[in-house]
Amino acid sequence: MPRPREFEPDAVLDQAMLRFWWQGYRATSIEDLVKATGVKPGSLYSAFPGGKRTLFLRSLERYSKLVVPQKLGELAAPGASLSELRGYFDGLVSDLLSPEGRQGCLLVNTAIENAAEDDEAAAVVRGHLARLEQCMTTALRNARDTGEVRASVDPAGSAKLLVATCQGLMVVGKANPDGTVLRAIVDNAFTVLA
Amino acid sequence: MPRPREFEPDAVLDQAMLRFWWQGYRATSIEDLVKATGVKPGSLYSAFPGGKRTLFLRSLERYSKLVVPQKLGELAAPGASLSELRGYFDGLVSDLLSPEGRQGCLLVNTAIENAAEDDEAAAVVRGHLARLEQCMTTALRNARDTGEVRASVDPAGSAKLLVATCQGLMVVGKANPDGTVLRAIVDNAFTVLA
DNA sequence: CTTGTTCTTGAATGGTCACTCATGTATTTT
DNA sequence: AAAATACATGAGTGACCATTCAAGAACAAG
Repeated sequence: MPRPREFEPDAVLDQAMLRFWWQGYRATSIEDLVKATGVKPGSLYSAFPGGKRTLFLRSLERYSKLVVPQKLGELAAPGASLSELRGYFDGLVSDLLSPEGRQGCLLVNTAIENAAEDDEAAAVVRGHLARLEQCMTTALRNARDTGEVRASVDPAGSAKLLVATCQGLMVVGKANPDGTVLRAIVDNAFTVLA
Repeated sequence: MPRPREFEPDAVLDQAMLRFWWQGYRATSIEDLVKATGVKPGSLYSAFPGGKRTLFLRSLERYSKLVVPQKLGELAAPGASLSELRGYFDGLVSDLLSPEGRQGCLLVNTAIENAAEDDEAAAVVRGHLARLEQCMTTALRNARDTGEVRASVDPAGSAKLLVATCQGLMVVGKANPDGTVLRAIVDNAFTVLA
C-alpha cells in the first residue's frame, strides 16, 4: 500500500557522519545535510524522528560500526600483539598528516564538543574508549606472553595509558600536524614497553 | 575631552573567557556575553573591533596568561623537577574530577573545535603546547640530573609524550570522569620514568 | 480504477544569530 | 557655559537556524 522510500537511510547517515566529522555538530546545519544527500527536510525528519540530534547519535553509532573497525584493523583480532598495536599508532599518525585525516576522530571531537552536555553522546564515546582499551589490553597481554614486551608491564594499566596517549596524539596533531613531533610521541610511548 | 569608558575591557575578557571555556566558541552567543558582563552590544563591538572572533582570540590569550600559569604552578619554575611534574598531573586529575573542572582546558577544546579552521587560534594552541613541552623538558632534565628519573630517559622526547598524555587525559576525563581510570593513566605514565 | 497508506516537496514558522547605527549622554577643554 | 569628543543604549537588520505542515505524488491492495 504505502509509497516506498526513495532514499537509503544508511546512505544519508554516511553523509551526515562525514559532515559531523569534518565540521562538528553545531557547525553542521540541516541545510548542509539536505544539500549533501538531496533528501529534503520533511523526508529527513520523517525518516529520523528527533531531528538533528538523532541524526547525530545515529552517525556516531555508524562511525563506531564502520570507521572504527577499519582504523583498528588487525588490532581488533584476538591474536593481535605488539606489531598490530604499533601499526595502529602509525596509522593514526599518517592519518593526521594527510589532508583527509586532519579532521581527527569523530569520537574525540564529540568528547570535547558534546560529552559534557549530551550524556547519550558521551556514552557512545565511553563505549569506544572501552573497546579500544580492551583491544590494547589483549595485544599487550599477548605481547607479554611472547616476550615482546617486558614482563613488568601491566597490560591493563598500560592500555589505559596508551588509550590516553592516542587521544592526546589527536589533539596535538590537530593543532600541530608535524610528523616529527607525532612520531616522537609514538616512539617514546613504545620505548617504555620494549 | 572624550567620555571615559564605563567598563573594564579585561573584566569583559574574563567573562568571555569563562563562557568560551565552558560552552565553546559556537555555542557562546554575543547575547550570552552581554548578559554576563552587562555591557551592551554596541559597546562590546566598539571596544573589540572584529566582534566575536576578536573577543575569542583575546580570551585565549588571557587564558594563556592567567589560567595556564596558575595550573602550571611550580612546574614553570626553572628548578622544577619530578615532584612538580607529578604535581601538575595530579592537579589535572583532581580538576577533571571536580564539578568546576569538567570543562577541561580551553586550549584543548579550541584545538578540537577551531584549530582546523582558524589558524590564529591554532597558533595560540601551538604556543601553549610548546610552553608546556618546554617546562616538562626542563623538569625532566633536572630530575635526570639529580637521579630522580632513570638516566636512559630522553627529556625532550619524554616531554613530548607527556604533553600528549595530558591532552589525552583531558579527552578521556571529559567523556569518563572516573578517578580510578585517570589515576591509572598518570601512574602508568610515571612508572616509565622512575 | 478506486482507495488507503506512506512518502516527497518546499514554503512557511518562529526563533536566534552576529552585527550595526541613530540617538542620547557624560566628560573635558576652551 | 558651550563645544568637542568618545561612549552607552537598544531597537533594528538581514541572514540563518531547526523544525513543521499542507498539499501533491507514488505505490499496493481491493
